[in-house]
Amino acid sequence: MKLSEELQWRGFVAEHTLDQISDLDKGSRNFYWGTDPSADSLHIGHLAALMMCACFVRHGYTPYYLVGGATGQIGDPKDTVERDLKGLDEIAANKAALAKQIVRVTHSPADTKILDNLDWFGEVKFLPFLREIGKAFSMTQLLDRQFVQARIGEGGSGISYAEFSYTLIQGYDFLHLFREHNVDLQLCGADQYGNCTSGIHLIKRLEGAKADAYSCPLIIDKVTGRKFGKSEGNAVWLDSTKTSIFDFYQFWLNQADETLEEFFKYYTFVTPEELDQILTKHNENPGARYGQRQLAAMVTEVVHGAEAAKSAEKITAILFGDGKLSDLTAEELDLLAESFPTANKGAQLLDILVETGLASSKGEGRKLLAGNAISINGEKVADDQAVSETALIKRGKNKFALVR
RNA sequence: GCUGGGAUAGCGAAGUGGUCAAACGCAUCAGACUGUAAAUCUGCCGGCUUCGGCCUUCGUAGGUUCGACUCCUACUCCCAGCACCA
Repeated sequence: MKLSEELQWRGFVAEHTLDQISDLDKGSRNFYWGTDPSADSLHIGHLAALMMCACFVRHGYTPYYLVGGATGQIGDPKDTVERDLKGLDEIAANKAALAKQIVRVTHSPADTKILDNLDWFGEVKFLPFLREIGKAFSMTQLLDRQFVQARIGEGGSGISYAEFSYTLIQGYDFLHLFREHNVDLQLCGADQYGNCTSGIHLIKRLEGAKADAYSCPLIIDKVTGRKFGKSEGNAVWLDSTKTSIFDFYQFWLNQADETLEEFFKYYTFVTPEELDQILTKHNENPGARYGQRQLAAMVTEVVHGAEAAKSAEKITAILFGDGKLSDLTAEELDLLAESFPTANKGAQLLDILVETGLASSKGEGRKLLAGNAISINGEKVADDQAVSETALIKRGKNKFALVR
């Protein structure tokens, strides 16, 4: 498949500035994709964009990944409210964490360029910036942008000059990368497309050259209608200390049938033929959740590696299979202990729930007990009690802790 | 700058001196049912708790009052209209 064909097949097409998508097949280019260090981990919203980047890389494009140490100090305006400024220390820590994840998830060679716009923006002086960059933008254009309208319109929450100016900084990044690294294509999620066009505008205005932007759609959960992203409060993180590998695997395993095809295309490297086979097999008996199992295994492998994916699979088999905890080998117990918080036996159940994070307080633990949500080794329990045996504590459907 | 309206829990939105940790809807969480799905129904839904209570919240800071989400003052921010600018 050509790049343009693959992008269309996978659904990585939203808006772009190309005359036609097939222009992408003409030859390799240098592109960049950037994100701000507004959290200490990427989430699966970013992952889709990175999978799109990987697509370009497979077809010979050269990636430049940018973690925005400068843009992160301002914050990309949301269409609802002004962001709180992050501390500089926090930004620096987040930056380091994200850079590592990008290299790992995209399976990039060690020499892949991870750039930080603070490296060039830190030196930029205000007046020269206004004279060169500020002059290139018309106020009408800036005010026309959708989120600006949302923020300053009726019912809006207002917007500060700092956030309002964000797009100029990001536009400057593109210009800088164009000048220094011959980058003439920016990839982004659909929500960033407006910021990309600022860069294109600058490059045209100041360099007289044509650069392009290419965006992929925001990933929407078809069933709930909500987007995958940390702002939505339903983030699935790529950092295993924030979303454990088991939880990550479970997230994909729990997907609805209707979303399978879409997620295979976005989040795995399957070919059309392979996907066809998987879906055929899945549809023979949807209840067996074959498709979900494949999806979970593949995506977990992309993000956390083959070994981690195998462990998650194995744990799932243990927990949701017929096996009893008493039948588990020492080795399997060790595997569980690696994946779940553990507590020492002999303690009271309520304390264990709090210690392992299954409940945030004893009060919540009591409510869960009263609500029939807690089980020990598969037996529902309604009262606090001492747990003296090796046991698997379960809260709800798939939150676990081990007592040993 | 002037005048008027507004700011309530994750979101939306009631509440105009005590019965307010705050109606209702959505979301989250949990239960039943299921395919670890969806839909539906049910419960919970500020924090902690030895379940007796305790603590913190209705933009921010003060004040009046036995008592304030409710009244007063100042401030911050938002919206609308007018004025200014053009």
